[in-house]
Amino acid sequence: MARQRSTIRDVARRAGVSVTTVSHTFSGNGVVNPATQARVRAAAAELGYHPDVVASGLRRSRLGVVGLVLRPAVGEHPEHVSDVDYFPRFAGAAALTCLEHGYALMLVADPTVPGGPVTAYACDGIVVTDPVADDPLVAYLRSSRTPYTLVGADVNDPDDPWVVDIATPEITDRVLDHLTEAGATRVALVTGCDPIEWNAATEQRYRERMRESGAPELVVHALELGGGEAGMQAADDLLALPDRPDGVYCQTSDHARGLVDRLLERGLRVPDDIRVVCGSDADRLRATEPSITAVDLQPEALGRQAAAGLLRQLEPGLDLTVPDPQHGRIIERRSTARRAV
Amino acid sequence: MARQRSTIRDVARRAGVSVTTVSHTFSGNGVVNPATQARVRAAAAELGYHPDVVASGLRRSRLGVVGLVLRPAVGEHPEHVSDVDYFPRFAGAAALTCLEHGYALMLVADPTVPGGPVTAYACDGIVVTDPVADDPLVAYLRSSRTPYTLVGADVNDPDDPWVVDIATPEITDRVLDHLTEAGATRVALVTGCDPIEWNAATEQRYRERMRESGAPELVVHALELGGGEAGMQAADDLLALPDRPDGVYCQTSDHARGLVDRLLERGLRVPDDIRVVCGSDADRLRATEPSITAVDLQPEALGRQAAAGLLRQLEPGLDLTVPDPQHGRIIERRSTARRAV
DNA sequence: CTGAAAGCGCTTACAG
DNA sequence: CTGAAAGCGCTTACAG
Repeated sequence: MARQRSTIRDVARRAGVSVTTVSHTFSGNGVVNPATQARVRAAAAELGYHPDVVASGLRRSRLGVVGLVLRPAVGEHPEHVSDVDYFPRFAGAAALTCLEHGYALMLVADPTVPGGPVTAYACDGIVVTDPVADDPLVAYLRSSRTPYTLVGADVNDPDDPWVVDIATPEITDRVLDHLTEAGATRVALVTGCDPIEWNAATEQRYRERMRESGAPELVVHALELGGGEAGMQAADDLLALPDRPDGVYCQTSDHARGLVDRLLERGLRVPDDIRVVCGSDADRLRATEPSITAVDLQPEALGRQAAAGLLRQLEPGLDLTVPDPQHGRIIERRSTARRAV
Repeated sequence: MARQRSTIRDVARRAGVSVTTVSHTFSGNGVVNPATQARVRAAAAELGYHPDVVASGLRRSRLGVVGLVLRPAVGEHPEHVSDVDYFPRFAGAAALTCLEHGYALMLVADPTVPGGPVTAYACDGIVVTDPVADDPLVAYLRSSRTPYTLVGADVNDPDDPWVVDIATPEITDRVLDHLTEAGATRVALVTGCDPIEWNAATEQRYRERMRESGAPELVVHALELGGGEAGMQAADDLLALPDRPDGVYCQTSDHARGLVDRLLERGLRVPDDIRVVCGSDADRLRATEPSITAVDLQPEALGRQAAAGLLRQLEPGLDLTVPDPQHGRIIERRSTARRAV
């Protein structure tokens, strides 16, 4: 936009100096006589000049922009991201952290999708949430030496130094304990299919816990993109088990909503017959009946952490303190309420 | 980043063609023999080449990026934006709408702030929420013929064609009716100081309503940046009135929280002595005691509308349907609960 | 302290 | 259908 504007040459001509001097005046590089600077700034003001960050970005290979890639499903199917949920809140908080330090945050499509937009490659650094196993984007970022932070680890590379911890095992423990306290004795897990830490580590910890307590491991996988339908299917799968569960940990809110709806349809009572906890809080869990207990994943805190981690790499001098997230507070609702006396 | 990458020249050399041919192959402009294209793509793949959007953006004056400016306080004091509130949700939803159509959304600082980053000028178009009276940014956008949408009108230019309606008078009516139904007979307004439509139109409608019903007009202005402190001050101001109100419409959540806390401190009961409605829902209104009734401003719906309005200008052919917001649903909480029987 | 000049990687008339 | 060349607006050694 606004490229029909005046340029550094116009300012130079008007101020009677070279473009070098104008450039130095605005960039703070080099040394310029204060009187000359004043002339330059006056000329610029008269012309309504401002530096073109795109041109400067091209020249300096630095744009002042942090990229955010939402993965895995989101990059390819943004229409499936529901509004009031995790991603917008994460993105908004990350963006504000960047703004506070003079950076813009850009939400970009996954650039490794063939034929898609490659705007991401223009960014000074990238935040990825959540990386998939052997993520091609992460491989690219590393090989090109682009600064990055990951929210949740690549499951095949848990030791990456730039991972923001999402505390999946701890959260899983907390959910399972909560279900037990609510009266559940046979707890099933409904997890997703995306190969991300959140899914993999949850299932792993769930299985460990079941084994420890000698309980059966009841795991159903549901496609993230399947939405409520997939949740309904999961409900049918669970009810078809020989030993029906009386508690379910369902990770995504789409699935949880469909699952509960289906359980009710099939004549079961929630929470009396089956208690349900959703792993990611969302608006749709609050409003309908019964409301569904959920984990507050603290997207804002994670977004701030991820942005801060990246800004620290981009500008080592930066003084950045962001609050630690209180991982996985459980918000209790009807779906795990104890029977009234 | 990644500017130590291979360029269009490397690809041209390797494929044995000119850079023009490579450019045409990737941009879809011009006509290139399919066999040649295949050679070019093969060479590009071997080199890991991808077009540089910054260079292309400079040349074509088009970056594929929509800017979002949060105003007025946010641009200058981003640290004052609370996490779980309006802006992140608005921004996240707008961003996803852009992504769905091949654009990136960039959250940028207000470029009219002297000495600040001017990244905003690099965008193909700008969403502004919320413009202030005689907004210099809007003036700039117009004069430079940059596409834009405004969320809430410039109060001195209500007929701008690119405004997303925020339905302030309707919402004000709904809140005042709700307070009356909750038993309030003398309702005060605590509004902000930023010269934005939300403040101005709320106060205007409030005064009209009070005049219609012959009630006194009790208006207190509190600084947006004052936060909870300013809300406490507002409480003191209200209690100092000769005819103490028994209902308060307080627009921002910071103010509302401080206001209620102070009322309790001073020995009043909420809702029994004073009913309170907040004009913008936020996390902090839910958790503490008493929880505070609030207006759900539907930031996600507004964000989608604003982005869609801009994308339609950028690409007139685009098929964009976004849901109309259900402006201003009231979320009832303790602070307006009717006395138990 | 100031300026002339090369070049960042791409696009786009224009000529063939 | 293909290529040589100018130029988008800036930055940065380098020479003065």
